[in-house]
Amino acid sequence: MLDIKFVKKNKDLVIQNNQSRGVKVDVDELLNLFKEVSERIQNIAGRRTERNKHSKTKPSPEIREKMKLIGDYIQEEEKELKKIQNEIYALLAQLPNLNSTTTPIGSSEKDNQVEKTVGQKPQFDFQPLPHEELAQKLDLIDIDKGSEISGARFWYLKNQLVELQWALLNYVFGKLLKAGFQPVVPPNLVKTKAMFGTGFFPAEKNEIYHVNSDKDDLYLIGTSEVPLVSYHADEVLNLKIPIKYFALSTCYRREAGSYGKDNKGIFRGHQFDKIEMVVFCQPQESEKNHQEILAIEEEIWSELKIPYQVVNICSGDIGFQAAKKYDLEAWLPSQNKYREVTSCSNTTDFQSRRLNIKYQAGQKKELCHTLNGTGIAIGRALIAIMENYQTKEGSIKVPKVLQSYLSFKEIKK
RNA sequence: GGAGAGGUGGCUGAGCGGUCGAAAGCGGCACCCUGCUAAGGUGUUACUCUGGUUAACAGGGUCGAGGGUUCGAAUCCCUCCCUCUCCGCCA
Repeated sequence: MLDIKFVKKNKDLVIQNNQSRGVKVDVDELLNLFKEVSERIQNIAGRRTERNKHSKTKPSPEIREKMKLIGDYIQEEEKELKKIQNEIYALLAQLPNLNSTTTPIGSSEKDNQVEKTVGQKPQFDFQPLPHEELAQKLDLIDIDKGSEISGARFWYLKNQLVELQWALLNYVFGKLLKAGFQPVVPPNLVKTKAMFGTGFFPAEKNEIYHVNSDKDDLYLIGTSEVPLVSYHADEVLNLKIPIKYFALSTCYRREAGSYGKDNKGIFRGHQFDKIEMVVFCQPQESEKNHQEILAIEEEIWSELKIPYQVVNICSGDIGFQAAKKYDLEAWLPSQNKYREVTSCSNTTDFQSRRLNIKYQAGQKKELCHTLNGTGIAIGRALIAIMENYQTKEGSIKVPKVLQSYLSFKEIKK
């Protein structure tokens, strides 16, 4: 959420920002409504001042009569005021966060900026297989059964691939603990407030599963960022030291509008497991914390020895709530491409304004900044490992950094 | 699912028709003092909206949310949400 006062003072910037993100909101309409509201508020406040004067004492019957009329008038006016304020809120809620000064401006994925490329691509003296074929041969994934039981984009992971999942989780868990993140197990179903507060509503409502909607009004999280950030809603935090959490959760996504995209294997599914990091900090520290989160992600992929590139996501591709976002894209030999495996965002005060998360700044209370980043997204990490560590014989080697968590060093028939 | 109790500032908690944006304590902030530490003293400290120069200041609103009664509501009534306790059920 943007501050309406900011919008008022920086109209052109906001309009420009909307354009850069492909968002259409009538900012003029918004500001016109805001002006009208200001006038109405002043009018009502004047009447109330009058009434309050008399309410401090025990008024005479004549004055009571007069005050009653004022009361009725105020009531009518406030109904109208409320209506307009709701319209303002609805418009304001559609405004995306402002681009950071270092966010590339662009309309789509193709304008994302590769900041650096790390690691050596594996050289194969054979045709590398896509992960779904490797998995098929080694009995690691059952996609047919997934779609039979749950539908398209669901699957079963099996055998050593599951063991590899636990190894990855343990590895990342240890690393994040060491980095000062507190482990959390959050709820995976949340109310509207959490979805709206973290910026997934209204923009991405179509992406979210609404469960048992006639009875419970709960939503399945698409990332544990939602319950983790919402955790401190309506609180005043002590942020002398940033507050850092991480959580493993299953993530649920409808993937509406991605029909036909990434249909093979487990690259894109309705359900996957992910460790997510979340940081609450003072505004002046958010850039630094963003870099730190990115550094952790890089460290993980460096240690896995999988080639990756760091991408600074452009305005048209950044999503609704982020001011700045980096993705890590890992090399997938079968696709001959780098593909997204992590994502970390600085959402500045966009979420904290909606969720009313403040910190004690001297005598004052100010909105904090929130950040989030992928610790490890299991599905895609497994894909990257399978493809980069495959052998001519069709087996998969285990990355060294994971070997101590496992009883085997290679997945083979 | 049945029966109760309750939701007040950053926290604990008093208030139960006007003198209440709200006692007290804790915490926060500033300053002082003590050789260090532990402690102590003084002051200050809710949020939000509108106007105003992101000021001073003026005014409005806010005691879970929404509605109602009243000249006037934290306080009375209704609806909803949430929390807690007991019973039942399940793990």
